[in-house]
Amino acid sequence: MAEENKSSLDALSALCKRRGFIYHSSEIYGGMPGFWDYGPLGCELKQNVKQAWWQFTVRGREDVVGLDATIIMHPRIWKASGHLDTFADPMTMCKDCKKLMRADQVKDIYADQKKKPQPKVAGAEFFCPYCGGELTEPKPFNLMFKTVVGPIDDPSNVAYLRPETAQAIFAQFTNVTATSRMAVPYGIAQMGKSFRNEVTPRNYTFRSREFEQMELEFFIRPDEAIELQYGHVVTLADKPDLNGPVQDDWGWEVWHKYWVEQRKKFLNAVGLPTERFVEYWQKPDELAHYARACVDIEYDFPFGRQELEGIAARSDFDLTQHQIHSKVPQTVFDDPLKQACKKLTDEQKAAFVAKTQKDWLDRKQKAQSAKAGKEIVFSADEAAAVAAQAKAFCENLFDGKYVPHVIEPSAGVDRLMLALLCEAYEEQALTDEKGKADVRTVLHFHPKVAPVKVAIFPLIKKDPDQDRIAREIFAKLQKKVNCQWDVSGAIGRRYRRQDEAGTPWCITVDAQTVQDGTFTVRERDSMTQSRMTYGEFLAKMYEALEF
RNA sequence: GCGGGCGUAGCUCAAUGGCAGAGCUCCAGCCUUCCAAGCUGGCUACGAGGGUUCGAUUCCCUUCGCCCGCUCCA
Repeated sequence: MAEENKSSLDALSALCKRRGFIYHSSEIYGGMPGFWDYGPLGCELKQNVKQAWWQFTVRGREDVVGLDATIIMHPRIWKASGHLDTFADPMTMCKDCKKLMRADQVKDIYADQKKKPQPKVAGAEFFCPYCGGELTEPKPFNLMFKTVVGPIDDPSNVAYLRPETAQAIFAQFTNVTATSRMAVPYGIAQMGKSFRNEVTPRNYTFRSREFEQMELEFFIRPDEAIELQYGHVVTLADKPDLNGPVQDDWGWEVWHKYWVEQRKKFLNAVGLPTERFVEYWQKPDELAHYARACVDIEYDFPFGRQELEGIAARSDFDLTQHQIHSKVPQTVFDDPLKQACKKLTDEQKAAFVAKTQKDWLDRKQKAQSAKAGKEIVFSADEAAAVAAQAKAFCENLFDGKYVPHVIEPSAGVDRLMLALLCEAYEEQALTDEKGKADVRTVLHFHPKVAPVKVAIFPLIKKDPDQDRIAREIFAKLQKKVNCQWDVSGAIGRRYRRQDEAGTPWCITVDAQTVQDGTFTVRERDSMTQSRMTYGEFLAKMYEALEF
């Protein structure tokens, strides 16, 4: 099974090269590991995937706007986001077993081991947790690509290529809020390149060093604000209708689940059926410290089940970090909230503060306990600090001010493309009327993402009428969708060529077309043919392309 | 970075210390051509460098690259 899967990825990557979907970057110079180029068909596929995402996430909604930020940004952004610290892991390697690991995790790995190896060098404190061997000096390995901005190559001019697009959205949050006529809850979406200096790029295009992301930061009110305004917060226990319009009294849990469902709808719409991916809810001890929940949508790639996209509930962590580091308030003003709070008595407010203080303390202790794997109780000082934070937060809320929380659906364009290619790829065993066996290689792309929508052929290229009429159809369709023209070889060969490109329809102009204008439309998946007029074909095509 | 495997045409594979071949693909043309299978012609390769040798794709050395493995989460 693993062998079969491996060979199917080999066959797929061979097809991708042969037909011009994916090439190795800089191939004539030997290639660059972890970098891939998209050829003529690949770049069309990519455009279509991105366009579908943008339509579904931004243009098709009234509560999401777009952003297109630079790849190089102020380096302090990465300090605030934590990437400068957490992405700069000191790495060490065992001189004996050659295992590579993070130096700061050596003790944890050792603690997790059932068989605890003894250090091979007597008395050594820093040794390989797997075999006891000697470890190399830890060397910092920063996953961010460094560059220099300006004419002087000096440490003060160091900048980084962004490791994710999300931070630009946070960094421009106040500008977008001020200029877009949007109010929380609303989202900012961005597509673009990101860069990570991966230790080991592998699995074809799956883990690349330069890749493209499609990210949405959907900003929501904190649950406490909803509680104050509506007297309740809708949670999943209330079984809200996630397919209908969004509701003002949804809490973060509902928004998070809502976006999980939206992402699944999108994947369905571009050709990944629900049964082909799995939804993995991260367990409390797997969550990043700031995350309240995170769902991975995973796909069974030939090399194993791997993450396609993630939908994280990140609380107010990111905006708060930028507020601290930039000293620019990231709060929004929510007038309905302020008006609602005006009606509260001092006793009601005090009770709300007390309740919030208790909730925060419970939640933080629970989160840390889950991480540590044992019951953690805060000291009196720690508890007092949490209480003070909660009180300040509540007082801001009473003034209608808060830092929005965020739900982050984050997808990889290249990963989705790879999944769509794997999903679409099929080698069909056929038998013709004469009983001869034949293999047809076909990419069953959804028409929305298919790089070429229609191919047009004159049945007999020497026939001037057929050639002329076919060219007229080609010219007309070219103004609407991506088309191909092919007169080379026998008609069956032309069909098979289009099958490998994943073209959903082929139009063949024959002698009858010259008489009555109808032509043969051949369907990629069923290989069936039917005669229709140009108008009938257009209607059929548009129906399949519509979202 | 370390270990293992592999480098001959776009792909799959030959052969050889003395002119590097085939099949498929691709391109041009022929054939009144609706599912790759006819005919003619064409393009394209010994990863790179050095050594031994009259002569190296072949033998030796070095180097480069690719694939797989080392808890990187788009």
